[in-house]
Order: sequence, then C-alpha cells, then structure tokens
Amino acid sequence: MISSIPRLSRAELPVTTVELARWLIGKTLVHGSADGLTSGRIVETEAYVEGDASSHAFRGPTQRNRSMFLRHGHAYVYFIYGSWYALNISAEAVGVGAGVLFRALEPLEGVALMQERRRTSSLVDLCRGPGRLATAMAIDRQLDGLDMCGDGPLWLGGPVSVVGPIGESVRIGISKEAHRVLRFFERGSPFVSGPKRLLSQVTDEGNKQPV
DNA sequence: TATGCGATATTCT
DNA sequence: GAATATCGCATAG
Repeated sequence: MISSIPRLSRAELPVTTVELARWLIGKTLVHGSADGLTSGRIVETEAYVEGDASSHAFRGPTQRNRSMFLRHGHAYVYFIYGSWYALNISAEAVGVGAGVLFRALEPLEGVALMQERRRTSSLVDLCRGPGRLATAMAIDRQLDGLDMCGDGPLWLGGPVSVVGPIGESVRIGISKEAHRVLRFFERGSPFVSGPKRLLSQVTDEGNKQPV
C-alpha cells in the first residue's frame, strides 16, 4: 500500500521546539512497515524545550537520549514504564537537546492493521496516548535516530483536512516544570488524550472553517 | 465520569 | 535503588 499523502521536507519545519509542536497539529504521521502502511492525523503534541528539567535531554546526551541532539526532523524513540514506546521528533539544531512528543493521532490509513496491533476494535482509543500511538504504528527502537525528513519508512506528511482551533495546556504525567504550557491539541477532536479539564484553553483560532 | 493503583524494564544516580 | 513524557482495570460517586 502506498500513501497518497505528500512528504514534508525539512525546510518546511519551524526550527524552534514550541513552534514545531504547534505547527505539527493537523499534519500527518506515516509509517510504512513490513506488514503494511499506517498513517494518522496529528492531533496532540508536547514540547520538551532546551533547559527543561522534565526533558530527557536536560542532563546532556546519553546513550538513550542522543537522538534528541540530532538536527531537527529525526526520530527519538524511548521505552517507558516497562511496556511502551513513545515517539518524539528532534526539534532544534545539531547539538541542542530538544524534541516534540507525539501524543495522539486521528487514524487515517491502515486502520484494520492498527486495530490488530492494539487488539481493540475501537477507533478513538487506537492512537489516543503516546504508548498506544507507538503500538498502533509499530514504532520501536529500530526507528530511533531515523531521519523523518528523508526517504525512510517513517515520515511526516502534509495536512489532509482543515485544522481546527488549537488548544494548549500543561503537559501530562510530569513532575518537574509541570506548570509550563507546552502541550498542544486540536480542540474538539475526540482523538485527543488526557483529562477533560485540560481541554478548555484556545490559543489559536487558526484556519477555522465551518465543518 | 473521575480517581486510584499495579504492572513492567530500562535508564540513570 | 529510585524514578518513570503510560495504560488498563477496579472502585467509588
């Protein structure tokens, strides 16, 4: 299966972490794996900026986090809570440790395959949360360090529909610098994770259009 | 609907 | 040895 979604080039990505996190909402994530192609529309992200104590990159490069220090547009995949993978994209210049965590997708292509991998028939819970997203898209450490702006199997695609207003909130599941407003999501999307009390703020009316 | 908690293994201290 | 950028189930309201 070949995706009809066009690849985004590195030149199109904003080069600051926060701008990238906001800009990614409404774009797409595509993975062509051995057992099939899956894709989804990005509806929720979090920014992990330079100097942020909650970022894995805070204490400098290590074996695990080194992909965060690559030029913007590279995948950082890590294993967490003994069970899950999570996908980030490096966000700044070489040597700067920063990234954007992909938290939720609206499933587009390869829905049946994602349902099989997640062992659920639900559509809204398929990619709702970073661990679920990685499971549904078959993302693991093999993809760590991959250039998502090259011609590899994991890449960013352009928007497939109009982006709704973008909301913002504090990030989920962290204890350090927990007050910082660095989470972005498409307001009103049923595919966004997290508690409902975090869904109220709007920062950008964006390209709002009648539905 | 909302909150609480155990499972799980890798990473860093 | 402690902490963890989570999930899914259990229980209470």
